[in-house]
Formats: sequence, structure tokens, C-alpha cells
Amino acid sequence: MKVSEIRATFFDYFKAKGHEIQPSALMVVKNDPTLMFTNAGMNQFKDYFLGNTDPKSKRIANSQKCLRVSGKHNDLEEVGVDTYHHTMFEMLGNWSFGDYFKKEAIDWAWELLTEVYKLDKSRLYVTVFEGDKIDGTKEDMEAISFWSKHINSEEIIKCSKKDNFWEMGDVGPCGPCSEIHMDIRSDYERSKVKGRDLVNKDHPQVIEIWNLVFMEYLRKADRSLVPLPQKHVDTGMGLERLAVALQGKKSNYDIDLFQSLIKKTEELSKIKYGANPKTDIALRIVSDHVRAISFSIADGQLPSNTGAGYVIRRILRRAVRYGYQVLEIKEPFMFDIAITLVEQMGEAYPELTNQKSLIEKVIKEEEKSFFRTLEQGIKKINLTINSHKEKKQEKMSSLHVFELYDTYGFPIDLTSLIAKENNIEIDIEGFQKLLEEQKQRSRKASEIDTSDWIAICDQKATQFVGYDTSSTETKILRYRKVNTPKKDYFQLVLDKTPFYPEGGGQVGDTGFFEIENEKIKIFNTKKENELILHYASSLPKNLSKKGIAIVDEKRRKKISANHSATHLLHHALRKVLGEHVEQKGSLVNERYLRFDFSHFSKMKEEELQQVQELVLEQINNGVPLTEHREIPLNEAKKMGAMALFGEKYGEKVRAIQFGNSIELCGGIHVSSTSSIGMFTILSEGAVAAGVRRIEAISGMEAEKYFIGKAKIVDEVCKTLKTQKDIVKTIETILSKNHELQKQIEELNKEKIQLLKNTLTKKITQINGINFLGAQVHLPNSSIKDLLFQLKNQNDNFFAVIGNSENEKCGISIIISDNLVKEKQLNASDLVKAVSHYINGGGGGQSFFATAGGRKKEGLKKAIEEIRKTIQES
RNA sequence: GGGGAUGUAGCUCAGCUGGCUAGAGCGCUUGACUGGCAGUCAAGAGGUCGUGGGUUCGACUCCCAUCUUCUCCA
Repeated sequence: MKVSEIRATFFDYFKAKGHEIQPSALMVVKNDPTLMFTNAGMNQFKDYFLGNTDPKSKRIANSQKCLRVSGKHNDLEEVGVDTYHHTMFEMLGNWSFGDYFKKEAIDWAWELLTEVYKLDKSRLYVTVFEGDKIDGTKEDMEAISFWSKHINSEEIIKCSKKDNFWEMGDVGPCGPCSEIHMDIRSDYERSKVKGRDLVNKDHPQVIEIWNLVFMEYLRKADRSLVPLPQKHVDTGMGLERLAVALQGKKSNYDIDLFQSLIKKTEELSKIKYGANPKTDIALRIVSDHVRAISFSIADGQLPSNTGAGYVIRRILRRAVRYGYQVLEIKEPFMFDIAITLVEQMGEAYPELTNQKSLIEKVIKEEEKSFFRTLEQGIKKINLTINSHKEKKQEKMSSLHVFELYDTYGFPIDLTSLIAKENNIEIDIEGFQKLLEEQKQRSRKASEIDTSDWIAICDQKATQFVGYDTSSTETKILRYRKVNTPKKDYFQLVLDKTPFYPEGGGQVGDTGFFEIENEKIKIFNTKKENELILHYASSLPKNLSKKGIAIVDEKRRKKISANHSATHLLHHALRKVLGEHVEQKGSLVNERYLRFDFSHFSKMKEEELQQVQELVLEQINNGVPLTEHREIPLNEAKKMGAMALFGEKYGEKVRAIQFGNSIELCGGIHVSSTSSIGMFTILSEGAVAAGVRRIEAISGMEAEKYFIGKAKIVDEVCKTLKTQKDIVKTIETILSKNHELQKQIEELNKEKIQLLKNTLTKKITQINGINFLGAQVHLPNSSIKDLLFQLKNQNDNFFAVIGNSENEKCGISIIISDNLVKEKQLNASDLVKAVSHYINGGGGGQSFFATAGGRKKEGLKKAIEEIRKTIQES
């Protein structure tokens, strides 16, 4: 049975049991600050479990793309080492939201596995929760009794909270679970060791395939458990692992899906899978990681140096590292394997095919940039090693090792290898300690302590009225306190709200909540799944009274102008550059707009000009906004609405239309393009391979920008005393200036020559020293020049020159090198000793020193003093 | 979000504790040697020392702020 058939069978089975089949959510999570990637099938249903919104259907089944790279479930560094962990995997799941519970979940799971998929019953084991004293939970007798109907009670294994109690996070819905494990070892091995003794023991061939979670509790912030008003079922079955069992393979990497990737990697590296355990690990890592990265890119997450993008970069770099070191591929190769992946999986996942060229280009560019990083690191480590060799040190300190890793991104195993080749030990333990310290620091800085929700009023959904109004009468439904290292604030959920929560690139609204003459400041609005959270720095005294929520309208006006301008810009770019232009990211706030889009070369001056003119034309035309609210997705697509890459839409969508520009969008817009007023592009540049970024401003901000520019031009005109051909005038002035400067230099040289001659005449012999003491009027730089020339032309030379220019004055002393040595003269000390005469200070080197001050009258005395010193020496 | 590094000539970089007339290599221009090229030699052009403040007689160097790029952690 192929992977695609296994998936279809699963859907058919649960469809027959009254489940609605839902598509996979995006792997990259939006609107949930606690999560970067979908790491379990339940993520997209979180709101149902939390009771924030009602489910569309009480029974749902799906297959979810998941990514696990850190945390308790999986660690990136372990993937590929064994044969059954992945960064990305697919999770089959069936769900009950307050509908069926343990009995049906268990019966159906058993029936599907043994009757439909026809797995060998004697190879299956189940685990149940044994209870926990601290939580006060009991053994899951219900589950045991339902299982007993299908399976011998000896094969039912009781497990602790660690393995069989599932929690969403620190707080939230949770409950006992029951897992089905499968033993895929050979009969011979099975006869030697019983399968049930290997369950939950990390054996590569006795593996968990299905986890049935029975959600019946809510974990509160004080760690206590309270029963949920409704009980839910959440199950998850690893598609890859199921395929191993059904295809009679020994490892996840043997199934059809991975074989072609491994084969391609074998071709590129000329290393066979199975030849050596070390290279096998590398081959597995490459094939696993290339899949995770490609899907992430297809879902809209490009590699970057922060947040979710950084996780993707890390995965890619890990694969490149193994390819580079273990498979000895010294040039970009991952992009090539990604092509194979797209060809092979593109049919089941159209998003891969759609983004094929992006995936290829982005991966290739990332690989190149990693090689650059490695090169820098190699330079750095060579410097360190050389200095160690010079100093005959045999151990590299943890600080050095950590610096290489932390600052230069140089992989620790490469450091270790290179050090070993040079017979230098490295302090790995110290390094681990430093890394742990850095982790602690980061955790502390981002520590937020969220209290439980406190309900004021038992009512569910927030109604968003922001499209029609900017203020409304409303009341607080619930609130909670959030403590962060920097400040404490409150999150409010309102009954009705005009506040737009951050999303679709548009920043959240700010404003006030007025209640009984009290004005509570709302400094931000965000979305957590379906909830709109108003960030307030304080709480009103009276929480249960009605109040008025008022959005800062001035700010919103600027934001909406920028947002509408973004749509016009998008449309203009497609017109000028072509239909390949697609939005890859967007930021809209009150100050400016930033728009990332796919395009493969730098935009030309004329193109930018054209785009800007098109946008301005639309603004001048005063195109009215046509808002299509709550229309079916299909209808919107028929209208030609642009859907955004990396965005998931429901069945009903909102489309924003300005003339020919139609986009699916949930943001706030101006009622007519004429209110945008003004628009100008500030910059165009690259952000990633094949992705360009434009920054622009609109409205008053743009007007201010132009007024500022005009003012500068005005001033320039006034200064130049001309109105026409300013550029030409300036060019002439510049070239003239250049010429004049050269002339001045020439003249200065002559002047110095003259001065040199007069000064040379003033040289007197004192104690066998050619002494010069004089006062001049010259800028400092010329004095230096003059003195160095004199020094070169006279032996046994000693000069002290006082110079004055405007209010400032200075003393310079220069001494021939041989005098410095023979007579132990020190210009720095000498100049310091006399600098008080001019109310200043100074210093320098032994052969040349300067001092500055403001009292010219002292110059004469200072020079005399130096002369005396020389006479007496 | 937090930490570290980075920004100096067209490119790659050096410039230690404040004062070395801002430097090296490559590249560029001109000239010489050679039949021509490669090459060698010589001369030369090219720098707001990321930006804005501050400390100081004096800042590429120290302090503060800000931006760029890289990197690690969350």
C-alpha cells in the first residue's frame, strides 16, 4: 500500500463514521504567539478545545503536516541518528469535540488497524495511564475495560504521566492518553525478547504508531487540574510509521517516499545507503531535512535570521553540514534534491509544484551563504590555532570554541575536527556550559508569565465591527494578567470591538477603552487564534460596566492609507514587471509600508518610476473601495482576486477591490484611493533569492517627505543664487573646487618650501644639536608636513614650533630618531611639561608630539623653556 | 525578543592600551622593458574610517544613540 493510499483509506474510514474531512493547516503558525510551527494535528483546533469558538463539526478527521525541531517531543540533533524520528511528518487524526469519547475512539482505532489495514494483532500493544499522585488522577479504568474487549489484558501496559498524560502546554486542556505500539521485528527476534518489554524503550522497531488522547481536564496556571465542561478526543497517528508497518519495511526511510530522495543523494555523493552507519545517518538527515525545508518554503516560510525563519535555516545548515563533512559534497547540492522531491511529491502536494522555482532558488542561495559563513569561520579558526601553536598551548579554551560557534556560526564538530588535525584539544564541557548559560539568558529575557483568564461575563465570540466604525459601546468579557521582564500588562477580551488585531501585515490598532470617566489606554491589539486581545497597561476600576472602545483614528487613517497603497503597489508591480510578481510578505504601519515580492532581478530606475506613476494615477483617479464581505472563496477567485502565498483561507472570505486590483484581505482600507493623497517609493532591494523588497510612504508622511526635499532644493538654489540647472551648476562648482584644491596644495607646498628655507636659517647649534624654535601661523596639518620634511633634511634635529590659528594654538615638537635614542629625549614628555603655558594638554610619541591650547601668549614662554631644557641637557 | 560580532580605497582586509603625515594585497590609470601578450619594474589616481551626538588640547581608536550585514539563543 502506497503512502497516498494509506491516507485515503484513513479518510474513507472516518468519513463513514460521520467525520468531516478537513485539509491540513499550514505548517507555519500565524496568530499564535506560543507556537512557531504546527507540531501536532490538534493545533488548528486549539480554539475548539479552549472553548473560544464552536467547531464547524463535532467529528473531524484530517492529515496534518507537522514540524518538530525542539521541545519535549523531538530534538533536531537526534533526527536521522535513528530510523524513526523526523523533523517533518504527517499526522493522521480523528477528532471529537464534545461528542464521542473513549469507547468509540478505542473501538474504531482497533477496527481500522486490524480489520481495514489488516495489521497483525499479535504485534500490537497498547498503553494506558496509570494515574498520578501529585495531580490526584486515577488509573484509567475505562480505557482498560474498552481495550480488554480487543486485546489480552497482558498486552495492556500501564504507564506513568510522562508517557501517557498529554498536555498542550504549561496550561490548557489535557488528559490521559492511550497509545498503540507496533512490533515490526523478525519472528526470530520476537521469540528471543517479548515485544511488550520493549514498548516505550526507544527500540527502532517497537514503535508507537497511534496516540489517543482523552481531553477531560484543564491545567491552570497554579498547576491544578479542573474538569472540562465538555470532553474531547484528539488522536494522532504517524503516517510514515504506519507506512513502515504496512509496507513491511524496517525503517521509515525505507518507505517509497524517502527512497527516491536517498537515491538522489547517493548519486550526488557516490555513497551507497547501507555502506556505513556513519554515512547512513548523513543520508537520512539530508533526505529528511530537504523535505522539511521544501514544505516550509512552500508554506511561505523563508529562511531568515530570526524566529521561525531561523529554525528553517538551522535545519538546512544541519543537512549541508552532514553533506559537507560526512558525504564530502563540497558545493551546493540540497537544491538539486529538492527538485527530485517536488517532482515526486508534487502531485499530492500542489503547493510544492506551484513554488518549485522559489524552493530551488532559495535553497541554493542559502547553501551558498552557508558556505560563505564556513569560509569566514575557517579563517577565524586558523588564526586561533596559529596563535595557540605560537604560544605552545595544547588546549583551546571554551571561550574560543564558543566564540567560533556563537559569533561566527562555525559548527562545533568542525571546530573539533580541525583542532584535532592540529593536535589541539578543545574544551567541549566548557563550551556546553557557555551554551547553557546563553540559553538561560535568552529564556529569562523572553520569560512571560501569563495568569489564568478571569471571566467577567460568560459569553463566547468577540464581534469585530472595525470595518464599519472606529468606536463602539462594549464590555469586558474576560481578562488576564501578563508579566514580562520588562513590563506587566493586561489582555482584555471584549464583547464587541472596533480594534483591528495585528494580521495580514497590518499592525494592531491602538486607542482607549472608556468606562465611567476612566480612560484605559490600549497600546496594541493582537490575535491569538480566533480571540482578539486588547493590550492594556492597566485595568479599569469597574470591570463589569459597559464602556466605549475607541480606536486612535488619526493613526488608523495613516495605516489604512498605507495598506490601500500596498494593494495599488502590488497591482502596479504586476503590470510593470509581469504576472510572476507575488506578495511574499508585507508590513503596514502608521509610518511606512514594506512590500516583499517575487522578482528575480534588481528593478531598473524606469521601472520604479513607472510603478510609482501608476500608483499615483490610481490615487488621482479617486477609485472608490468596493468591499466584498463574506463571499465564497470560489466566487472571489472567479472575480480574479489575488490570494496570498502562505495564507490559509476559510470558505467565506473578504475581498478588497480598487478598480482592477482585487485582493483577499482582512485589513482596514480607505474608502477611496484619493484619501491616500500621496505616495513615494523610498527604496528597492533584495531580501532573499528571488525576493525583492520595496519600502514606501504615503499620505501626510509622503507629503512631508516631498516638502522636506523641496526645502533642501530651495535652499540649494538660494545658496547657488540660481534656479536653473542646479545639478550642472554643482558639477561645475565641484570640478572647480577640485582644481582649486590642487592649486592650494601646490601653493601650500611652495609656502612650506619658503617657510622651510626661512626656518632652516633659524637653526642654531646647541650642544651639538640642530635646534629650531619658532612661531608660525599655519594649520596643524601643514605644520606636521613641514616638520617631517625638516627632520628628513637635517641631522641631529630638534624643533619646537608654536602655531596659532584663530583662538586656538598649539605646540609641536619633533626630534631626530638618533637623538631620541642617544640623548634620551622624549617629545611627548617635553610637550606635556610645557603645555600648561597655553592652558592645554598634549602628548604623542617619543619623536613627535603635539599639544593644543587656547592661550597664545604662552607660546613664547613654552618655546624658551624647551630651549633651556636642551641647553642644560 | 536577548546576546555576540561587523561596517576603513572599486574588492579582501590590517590599524595593539587615544597622538605612527590613514596603510597592505588585488584591481584601476600612465610609463618603461618585450615583436605582441603574459610578466616584471616605476609612477599615480582613489578614503564623509556606517550615521548622529559626546568626552579630550587631540578620536579610525573611548562613551552614548542609531542603522547595515553576519551569527548564536528563545
